[in-house]
Amino acid sequence: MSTEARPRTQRERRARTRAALLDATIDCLVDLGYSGTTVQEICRRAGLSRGAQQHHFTTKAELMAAAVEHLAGRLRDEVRGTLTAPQGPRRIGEAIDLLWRGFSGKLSTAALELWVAARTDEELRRSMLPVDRALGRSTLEIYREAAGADLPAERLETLYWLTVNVTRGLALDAMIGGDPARRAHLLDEWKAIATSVALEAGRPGPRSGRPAPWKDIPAPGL
Amino acid sequence: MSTEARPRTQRERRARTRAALLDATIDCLVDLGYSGTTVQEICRRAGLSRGAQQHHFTTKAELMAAAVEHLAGRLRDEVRGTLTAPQGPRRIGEAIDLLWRGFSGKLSTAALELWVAARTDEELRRSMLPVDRALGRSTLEIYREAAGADLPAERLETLYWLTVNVTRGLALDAMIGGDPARRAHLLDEWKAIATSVALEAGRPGPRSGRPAPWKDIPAPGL
DNA sequence: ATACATGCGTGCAGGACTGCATGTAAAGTA
DNA sequence: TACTTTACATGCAGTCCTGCACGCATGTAT
Repeated sequence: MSTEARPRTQRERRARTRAALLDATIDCLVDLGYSGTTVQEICRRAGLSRGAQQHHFTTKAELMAAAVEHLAGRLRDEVRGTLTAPQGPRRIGEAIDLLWRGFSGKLSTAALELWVAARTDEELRRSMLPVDRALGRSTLEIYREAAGADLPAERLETLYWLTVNVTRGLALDAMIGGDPARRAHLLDEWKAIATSVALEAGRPGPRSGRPAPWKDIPAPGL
Repeated sequence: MSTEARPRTQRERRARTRAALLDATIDCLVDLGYSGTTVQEICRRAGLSRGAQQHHFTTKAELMAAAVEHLAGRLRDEVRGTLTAPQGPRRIGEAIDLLWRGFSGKLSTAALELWVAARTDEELRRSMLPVDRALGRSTLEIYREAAGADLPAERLETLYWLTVNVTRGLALDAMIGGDPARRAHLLDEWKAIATSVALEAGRPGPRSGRPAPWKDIPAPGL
């Protein structure tokens, strides 16, 4: 029997229960959607009582806010975990695959539910914005390191955000029940396009001089 | 006083009430989100009673299903309405702008709410899938006509769906509260990329031979 | 060992929403 | 004009969810 069999110290108990609640929250979001997610069900899945939940997170909104950070952390781990620093000629395609995998899993589904809910929930949105922003930044950072000096920073950012948005759209399509084959095809096409764009170092911008680079990167997250 | 001041015939009354309810439903989806949308509020906004609603749509699910079709119709009108058949060298950029405008308005926001809700609501999803599929097809058709024979059909479809997905992602970003300047920048970049892709008639595919074209186009809609 | 703090369970009240049953007025029909 | 159908309103019941108060047990400090 491991030393983790049953938490004896308060700190351990606290951490375990909180984690159980937050994981259950994410599960609920994935399985039932935001509107179907109720504290009752969360507690049921976590194997805890309403009282326990209320002890740790007084209100439902508080629980959701905490779930946001928990989710961001797990997403970050997922991205970092799958990043195998692809190098070589096909590295861009691999990077896109990576982003796609990261943004089409269960965690991202939960994030989507939260974001859509946050649209009409001021409090939730305030909780999510900074967390999501930080996640976006750190993810971009990972790719920036992986790219090294091969790619101008600006070009990389453009491709990164375009890819993020394409994958977001494809993730939605997958949610909806779109054709997987079509998604795969589009992803392949996008890889080819992104690769060729990345390689054309001197490609002209939208019109003549390219617009000023945009600072202050906001939310990806999904 | 127009002849429409107060509907006298039953058929008219019916059509008016139904339209009022469905429009109110869409308004609610935009303002309150799916989880915040309640039949009570819908009736309040429509200026009708619960009884009236129930007379036309027995259950809430039925009302939502009808709202889906209503929404699709309005979206289709919107797309058709703004389509001014842009021709000339910059037509691709204009077309992308069009798609973006169509997919980032209020109606699309409502559609997004419905789609996200449909993910965990089998019944709603069954209602939405065919409607959305038809909408996607007809929209693509519009662009196919606009493009004429200038662009290979396959290339057009790829660009169309990629654009749809990019705009979907950007629409999400807008919802969330992302930076408008960044979205504008990304849209410009995408226009440039799409244009260059469209013009390079002989650009190689993902690898050597391009994959078989994918049939059976499913859902865009958002 | 005693007193306090923390983690957690149970029961209840208030509120909200959906669905139904009943009633009334207006439109259509013979 | 008398009768039927349709459109719409009102009231009520059942259900579900959230938040709170209280009670018990287990850690923790002195």
